[in-house]
Amino acid sequence: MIVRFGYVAMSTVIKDCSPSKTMTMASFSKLEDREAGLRKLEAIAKMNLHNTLRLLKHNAGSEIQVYRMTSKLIPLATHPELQDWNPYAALEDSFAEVGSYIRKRGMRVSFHPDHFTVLSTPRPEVLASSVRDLEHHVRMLEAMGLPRTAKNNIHIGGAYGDKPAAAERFCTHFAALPEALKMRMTLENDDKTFNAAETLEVCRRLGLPMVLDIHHQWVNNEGELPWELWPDILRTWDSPLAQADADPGAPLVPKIHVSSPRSPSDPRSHADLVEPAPLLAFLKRIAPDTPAVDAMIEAKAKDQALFELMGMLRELAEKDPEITILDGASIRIGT
DNA sequence: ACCTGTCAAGTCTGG
DNA sequence: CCAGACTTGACAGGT
Repeated sequence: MIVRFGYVAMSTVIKDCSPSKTMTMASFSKLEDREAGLRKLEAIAKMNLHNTLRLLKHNAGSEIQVYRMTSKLIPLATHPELQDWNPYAALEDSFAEVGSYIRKRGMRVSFHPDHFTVLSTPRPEVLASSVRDLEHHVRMLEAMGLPRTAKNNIHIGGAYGDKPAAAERFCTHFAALPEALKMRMTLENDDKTFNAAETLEVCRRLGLPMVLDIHHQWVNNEGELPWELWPDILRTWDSPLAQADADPGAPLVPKIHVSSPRSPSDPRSHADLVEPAPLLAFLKRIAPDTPAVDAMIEAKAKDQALFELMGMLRELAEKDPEITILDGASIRIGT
């Protein structure tokens, strides 16, 4: 089994390279000239895309093929007071440049719209802004010219005191989404509400691929071990919605999220680095039936944590014939 | 240069 | 019914 590692949003190694610079609504409102303010927002977005490209080049230099882009590329993009503003035209070239770099290198990128995107909500205004946020993310992926294998990963959302009803509402709301949004979505188990088994059930019902977060599964489960759910999770990546459009017969490589608990007293928070042992235990369990998996490192130290993990794996590989280091950011488990 | 309160957004808990 | 927690990088305004 080939395992490729990636990281999220920003680098702690490359300095002055934030892809999520922003402007608050408070300071935007203070500007006399609204049009000049909008041009300023577009300039910030251009800088964010430029820094995203710098990060991708840094990734290429370290053979990192998997990366999650920040949702904050365009500041205030979906703010209710700026709905008449269309930032995409001014950013066409910047998005195209980032997208062509990704395509040329065959990188796998994604977005993770944050927890304000809640399709399980009973409130119409929250649903409307969630759909608007998803449309914004899809529009960015399309502006980059990325195939539908570039996904938006979200959680199911709140339970509102009745989890089955909330799951039902999620499914109803999902069914009403435009096709372009449906085929760009993955669902991830969360650490408090919808656990891995419950998320899997919704994924199977809707034909959506499931991203398993093994840290969330550890702190929110029904007594199952993570690899016990894996055969069914793996199958969700065969669904028609998950297929690669370049090669419709080829299933998309499944993705997992990896992080370690900050401390025994604070088990839900993410630690700076990743403990290799629990990760390896999981990977060895799934390796016999899984040709490849992409593992997104969600540690506070970001890419630094990825580099440290590779260092630890390199040492372990010397004594463990089941581990082979393939390059700067990928390994093979088993044969 | 460094520190602290705040930020557009949702949900849950406790009072 | 409402305030605060949750969580996070970065702004904004202060020292």
